[in-house]
Amino acid sequence: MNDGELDDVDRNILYYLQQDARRTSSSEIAEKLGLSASTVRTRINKLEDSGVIRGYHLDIDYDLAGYPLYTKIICTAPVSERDELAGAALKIDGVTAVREIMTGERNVYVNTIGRDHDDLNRISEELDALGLEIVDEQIIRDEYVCPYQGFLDGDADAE
Amino acid sequence: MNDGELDDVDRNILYYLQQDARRTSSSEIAEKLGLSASTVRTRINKLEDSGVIRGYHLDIDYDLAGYPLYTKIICTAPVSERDELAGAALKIDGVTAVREIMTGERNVYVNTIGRDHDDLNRISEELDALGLEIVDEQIIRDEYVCPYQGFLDGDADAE
DNA sequence: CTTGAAAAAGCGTTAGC
DNA sequence: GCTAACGCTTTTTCAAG
Repeated sequence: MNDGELDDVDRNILYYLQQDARRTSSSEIAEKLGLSASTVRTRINKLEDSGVIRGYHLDIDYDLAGYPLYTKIICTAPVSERDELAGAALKIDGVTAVREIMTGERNVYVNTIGRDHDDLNRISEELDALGLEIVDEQIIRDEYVCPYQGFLDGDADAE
Repeated sequence: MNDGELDDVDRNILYYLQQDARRTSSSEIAEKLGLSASTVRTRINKLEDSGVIRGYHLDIDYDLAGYPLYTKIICTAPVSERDELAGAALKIDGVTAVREIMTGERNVYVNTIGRDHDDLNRISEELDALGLEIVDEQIIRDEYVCPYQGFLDGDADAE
């Protein structure tokens, strides 16, 4: 699909988009990198087409949004069914992310949001009904998602 | 800051922005909800100001981007230092997310990306140096981040 | 919350270095 | 691969109802 290698310009573009993917325009990035807007636009399109950029999403404060209960449910799935079960879990209302772990008993992590304990109980039941054995359930106190990745540091071509 | 309650219009806006936060314009959402573009823009501004929308971020395929090693490092921190240590961990190159758990021994989860094992080793060492005791380290096989949350289902005002 | 205008900024394409 | 310029489309901002 592409040569698979990102150069400094690509990394810088990812860096700036990571900061504010909605309001940062191509021309704005171009100005900061000392390139033309066309170039940046072409690069972004390539990053999207090649699949490096999978999408642009919201970072929501679920607490303020009315879903104050944020948990991580740790499950066990047979390796043979792990992929399938993980996919099914993602479709449950209130599930925000699913991660599959390579090895071990705790091999599926499910992140959830809820308005109250009824929501959480329902999610637990649905996971159980799917065949995911719940090993542990933890209430998340706080979550920091990094809008900045060091590897994508932005000063290669930058002034 | 606000009354804290989101109505159906707000939830619909969040839903549509969640799909494609960069390319979905206010007018596009307005059309789908049968409202004017101005109204939608005002709502979005309010959601940003009130903090419900914390930001707009990229969903990057780190594998394609050249960082094929994706891990979850589970740590223990004394409750009194947990906040501080979690904040410090977020600044390490390669750390993409940090989650604080309310209770238990495994109370800080650190997600990381890396090009090779040297990156991972360095991150582990830096976490250790901070004072975070590493309890477990797991290689993530696959991650699904949900671009759609059931609670934010979009058909209240929609046609 | 809506409308409607002007102003501004975006994008894709083209041609050329 | 980058730049620059064209034209087109879209968004934004502002006023007013």
